[in-house]
Amino acid sequence: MARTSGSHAKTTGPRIQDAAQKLFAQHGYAAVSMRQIAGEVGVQVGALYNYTPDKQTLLVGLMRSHLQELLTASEAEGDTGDARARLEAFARFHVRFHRARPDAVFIAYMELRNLEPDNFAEIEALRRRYEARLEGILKTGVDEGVFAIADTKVATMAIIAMLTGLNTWFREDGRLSFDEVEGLYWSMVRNSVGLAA
Amino acid sequence: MARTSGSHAKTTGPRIQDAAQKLFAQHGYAAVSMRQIAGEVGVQVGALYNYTPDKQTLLVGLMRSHLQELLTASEAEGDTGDARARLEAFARFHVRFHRARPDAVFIAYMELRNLEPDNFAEIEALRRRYEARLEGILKTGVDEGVFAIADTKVATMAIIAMLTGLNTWFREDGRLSFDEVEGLYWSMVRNSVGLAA
DNA sequence: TAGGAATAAGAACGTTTGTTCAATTCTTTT
DNA sequence: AAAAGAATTGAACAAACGTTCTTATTCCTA
Repeated sequence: MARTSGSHAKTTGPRIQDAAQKLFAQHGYAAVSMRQIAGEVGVQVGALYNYTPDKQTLLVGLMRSHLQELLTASEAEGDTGDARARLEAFARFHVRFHRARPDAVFIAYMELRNLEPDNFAEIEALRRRYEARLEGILKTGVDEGVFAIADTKVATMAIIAMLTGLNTWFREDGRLSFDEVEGLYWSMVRNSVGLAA
Repeated sequence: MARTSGSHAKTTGPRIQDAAQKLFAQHGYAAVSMRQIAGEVGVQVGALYNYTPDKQTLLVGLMRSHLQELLTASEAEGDTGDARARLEAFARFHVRFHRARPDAVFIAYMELRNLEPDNFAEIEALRRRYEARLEGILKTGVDEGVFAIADTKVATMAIIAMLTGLNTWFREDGRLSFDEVEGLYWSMVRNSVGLAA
């Protein structure tokens, strides 16, 4: 007996992506089988190949759409205000955006080594475009004379690592609310570039 | 023909660990096969099982010895000086220690999800002991009234993420020497806790 | 220098892997 | 109501997986 529960073309595609994202984040790309993904969706393994040519494409698709979304959302924030205001906006945006997508963030940072060279280059380019946005803000602040930063490239990497690291420990039911933590992280970023409270 | 090149019990064990460390860091635990490890060592796959009961034990062993080494080395640094001096010592020690072992660091952070529950608990406990050392320093600084930190737990996680992130981008043949970068990172840590230059 | 222990080889095991494909069923259009 | 197209099943494929085991070789001790 084939097709026990009907056809769901409109929903199966996204459900496969959701399942893959969840499982890749939980166990890692290499440790997840196509059959596990199919099982999570409630479908047989063969059906997956109506939606992706192979497993690697599934991974790249997740990473690309995450980073493009990040970039688009970041650019939509606009570049208004002075350097301090823009840095605060960037920091708060970054932690909020990442908090809302822990699985996608995790995959985008952890599965780079499982990408084939061409795919790796594409994803890395997107990431660098995002990092360049922060560096632009830092340069502005240095030019304005309000940031005390010896090297904007190093500061960019340090700040992004600090902010992204939040995802590794924050829990919604923890001691602090997210708004509190967001404020604390902004304080540390502010301090780190030499701004006064 | 068995044993083409003699027996090397004294060296094979460590060579297996080295190969596993290198390959796990490069491709991920799940993506590396026992045959790949054997190939790297120059031995057949069956020989591996004279040195480890299974693949998981190989992983746990690498993580445990890395974290124990980290903890031992950190404790050996001693707790002399005021809070500022201790923080500087911690920051500089952290980046130097991590720089020297990029593969071990990578594995210890990325392969946690591939650990079976008991192993995970053991490794996590070691990591927390290390984090507690930094938090102790931050608490001291707050008590002494020299650090401007609203929450020492959050600051601990933020600082460690920032420092460890250095490993993701630093290259020995890059624009800056390691000593320069170490100094820059210390500056940012110093700033982030509200210390003046 | 003999003999037991240690070490490695190489084949074999039962599973599981990613992917393909014909057959079947459902949905949509006419 | 029938035909066309889309979606899914379920079986099949070769290759690769972790692990075990027997056999062969070398090392170390007495």
